[in-house]
Amino acid sequence: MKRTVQESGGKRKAGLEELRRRLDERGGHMTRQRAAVYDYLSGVEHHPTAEEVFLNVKRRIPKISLATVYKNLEALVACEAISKLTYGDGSARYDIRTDHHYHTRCLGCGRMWDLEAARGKSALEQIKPQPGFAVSDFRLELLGHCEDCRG
Amino acid sequence: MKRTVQESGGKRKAGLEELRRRLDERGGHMTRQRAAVYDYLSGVEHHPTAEEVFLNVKRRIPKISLATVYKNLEALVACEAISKLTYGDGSARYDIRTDHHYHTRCLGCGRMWDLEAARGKSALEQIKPQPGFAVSDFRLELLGHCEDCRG
DNA sequence: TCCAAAATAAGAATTATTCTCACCTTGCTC
DNA sequence: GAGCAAGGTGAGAATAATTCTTATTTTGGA
Repeated sequence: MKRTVQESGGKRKAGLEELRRRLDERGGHMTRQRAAVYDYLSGVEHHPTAEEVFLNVKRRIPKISLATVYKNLEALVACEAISKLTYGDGSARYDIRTDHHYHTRCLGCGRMWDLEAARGKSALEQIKPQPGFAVSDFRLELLGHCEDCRG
Repeated sequence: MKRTVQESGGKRKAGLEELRRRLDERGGHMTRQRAAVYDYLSGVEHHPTAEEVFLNVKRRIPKISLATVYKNLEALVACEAISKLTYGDGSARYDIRTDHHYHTRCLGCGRMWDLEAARGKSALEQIKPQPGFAVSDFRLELLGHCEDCRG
């Protein structure tokens, strides 16, 4: 499992200590399973589905159940340690980053990547909604085909 | 059931004749059920779920089955007579418009509205993905609170 | 009218996700 | 470090949205 650290700009991923603090705030506990889920997400560069997280964490904790993975992902989202990506077809994906950014999604293989928010923010701010509507957030996805799927 | 016609700009909804032509092209047939599904979508201003379409079409064709509604929605999407909106949480929604446009979604009441593509297109085209990724489409949602939900 | 391809109804099956509940851990407090 | 209450876990059942299956019916052209 490759462990690459993301670089440059924005609030990125927090360490386990920070995670524990956040869990504490909401009366949550740190468990082996929870740490493993968080750790797996910290170590991958794409945005896996719950199933993928389950299969990978299972290698470390063979008896972990899928429901536990789901509940931990939910808990991590609740304490803002990770974020849930619900656009896209099929299943939700989870992202270690909680800073504001957008995604590219390959229509061939379904994989998703990060798109730097900086690249889109000013462009998006030019877009005005109907009168009376107060925009608080943007969701943006670029769809297309990745290098591997273009052949 | 209110039947309002959308106005101004872009390729909007096609009539039943146009629909028949499009179905023909792909070897599809026009059926009473298919026409009813299309007709229902043409007559509403929001973007209903398959369930909503089913319940409403059922009033005209009591014996229609939910699977038929799903298959018809799929067929209509395939011949580009309608489009499927899969962002958002929960179930997919269907939209009579197939021209390229975006949506605003109220976080208070969940309703969705159209956002003119013209307002976003040039802004979005400034956004560049990672090298090697060929963008074929954008999906954009503005999240916030509508006039009614701001009180 | 005849026919092959396509569509339908009904319900079973699948997929992603959440719930249930008996038992086990965590993180205090003493 | 033992005791305890709140929270977490695992296994499987339950649910929700969607798709598949199959026998029967419709459609649109020859």
